[in-house]
Amino acid sequence: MGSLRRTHSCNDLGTGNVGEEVVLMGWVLRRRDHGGVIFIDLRDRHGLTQIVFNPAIEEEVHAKAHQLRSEWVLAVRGKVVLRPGDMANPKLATGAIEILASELRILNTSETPPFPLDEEVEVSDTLRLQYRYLDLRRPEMAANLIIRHKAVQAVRTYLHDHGFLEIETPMLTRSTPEGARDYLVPSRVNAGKFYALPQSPQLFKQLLMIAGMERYYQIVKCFRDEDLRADRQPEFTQIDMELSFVDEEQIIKVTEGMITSLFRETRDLDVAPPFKRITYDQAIARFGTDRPDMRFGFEIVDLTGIASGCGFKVFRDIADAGGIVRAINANNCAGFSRKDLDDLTEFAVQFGAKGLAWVKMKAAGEWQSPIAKFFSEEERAEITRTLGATEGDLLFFGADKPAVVCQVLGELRAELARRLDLLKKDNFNFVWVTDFPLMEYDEKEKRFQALHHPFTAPRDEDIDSLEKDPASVYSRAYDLVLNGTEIGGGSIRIHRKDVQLKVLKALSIGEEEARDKFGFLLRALELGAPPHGGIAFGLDRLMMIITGSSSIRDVIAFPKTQKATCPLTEAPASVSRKQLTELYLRPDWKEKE
RNA sequence: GGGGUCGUAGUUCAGUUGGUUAGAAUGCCGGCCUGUCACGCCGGAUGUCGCCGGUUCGAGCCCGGUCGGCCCCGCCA
Repeated sequence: MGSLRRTHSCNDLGTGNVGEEVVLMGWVLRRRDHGGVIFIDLRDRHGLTQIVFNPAIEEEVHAKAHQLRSEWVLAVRGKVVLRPGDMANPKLATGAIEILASELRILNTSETPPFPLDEEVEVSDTLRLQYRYLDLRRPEMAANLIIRHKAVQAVRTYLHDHGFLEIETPMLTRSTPEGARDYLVPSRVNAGKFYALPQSPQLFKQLLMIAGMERYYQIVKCFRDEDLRADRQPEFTQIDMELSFVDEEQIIKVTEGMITSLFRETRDLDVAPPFKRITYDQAIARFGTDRPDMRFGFEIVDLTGIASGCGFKVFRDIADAGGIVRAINANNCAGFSRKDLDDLTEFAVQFGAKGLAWVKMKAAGEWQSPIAKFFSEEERAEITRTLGATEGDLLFFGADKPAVVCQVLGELRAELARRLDLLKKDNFNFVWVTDFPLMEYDEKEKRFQALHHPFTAPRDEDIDSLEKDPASVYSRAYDLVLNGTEIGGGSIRIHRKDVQLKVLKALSIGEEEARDKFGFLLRALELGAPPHGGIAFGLDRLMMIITGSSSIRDVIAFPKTQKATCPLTEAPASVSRKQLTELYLRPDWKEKE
């Protein structure tokens, strides 16, 4: 840089700076060489400033500017001048002025970038990730990282102001049963033993409460070795919190405040707490999912009572055999084509539906439908009335086991909303989902599984039911859902050893296994554990929604591909035999030639 | 583990029924150009059609396999 030192960013000069001599540093975004005068759009993290090289002012500097190319790194000294005549560019924050260059220092040259940084061309994900450092130079990507920083700052400030301590917990910890697949780290000093990377700091934050820290938080990486999705990465970040001597209401209140502060600092929006609430049972009944998107209607309506005894054998048999029949009314969708309906049927089938019955509402309550003929006039009228259907509506039916019907209709209403463009990105619709069941029966494993995790407290009045009727026990858990995405979840925890053992027993984890896997927690519960509870938010998903991104990758600096690889570093990679030997690992697969 | 979709110039894409020398835009290189802002004009260079195999007189195109990207199901307490 020689003696040059940056005086301003490329976004902060305006008419008020005219006449000042400044030094800017940044990258060449575009070059417009007129043979005589040369214009350079200089870009840094903050914005763009136009630099002018005029041969009549500094001939030598102008000659040097002639060789500039995309993404060369420059230091430019010059005078801020008003753009002449009507040459101001209203599209630029700095468009009223330009820098008349008197000195140009080329800090580095660059090869032609593998993809353009100055256009809105969709570049393939592999290439973007392989050259992520170039991808992140693009203003939209930089903006995402900047807004993520603001979010994290807002959270830290808010939690500090509310008495929380930021405390780190180990990354090398032990594998615990249940939950997602662990990432394992072999121990060199302990032959044949493994650490696991944390799926969350759950047990440590509870131990910090037992340690008397009272209010803890951490913005922390978590690891789950499961398949990836547009909103799922194997390593992701949680805003993790835990509080002592509180109930659900206090946790909800403090986190609503945190989310409010976060939206104010990032988007300057008031999300207006308190947020809506819905019970788990209501969410499933009305929306078919425990993370309802309530930005639109199409609510699910139960028809099992009508179906039982109706003329349509398929519905009747399912209703009489303990299944359910439910439907949604897609208002004003009777114009859907045969192909639309075929596509939606195919969509429903992938969630386990055996088909998708539909009815197009014609004038005077008349049905146009392949199944119309199976119903009596009275039955049709009753269904029409129950669904509030009028001319131009389109009805969809689900008839199957409850879980299948709920999922199919839940996904279907979301798909309808996508097709009808009802999902406005700037409409932030929060809802707390409460009163979850503590556990549900796993048909494959033939045992109960915790819906949240095994440390979630059951409701006091349900503790006695743990042994005889585990399925009827409700928990003290709560999830925060934003636009159909679960962005946070937590619970009041168990702080009594006898209750913890009962819950573990109901989950078919006997005392011996419990002692082996969570002995340290059980012991801690014997030594003055205070009542406590907490919550964790998925920062990446939250940022995805706040920035309107379609993938979690767009709010993570160095994300992984769907096969969990990193095209930039080419991780994961092979290691030497020596490294494996040191770790007491002996691969039994054949090395590829 | 399963379903879908994509892979052609540096980039984004087109490529007909299998038929001569694989195109467009943009970028890149050179020239001209003193007020552009996606500058303009003239000229030029640029291909492992992801990879392997098959069918065929002939394959970017058809078939089989494989690798990779993305989306989804399962999975994600």
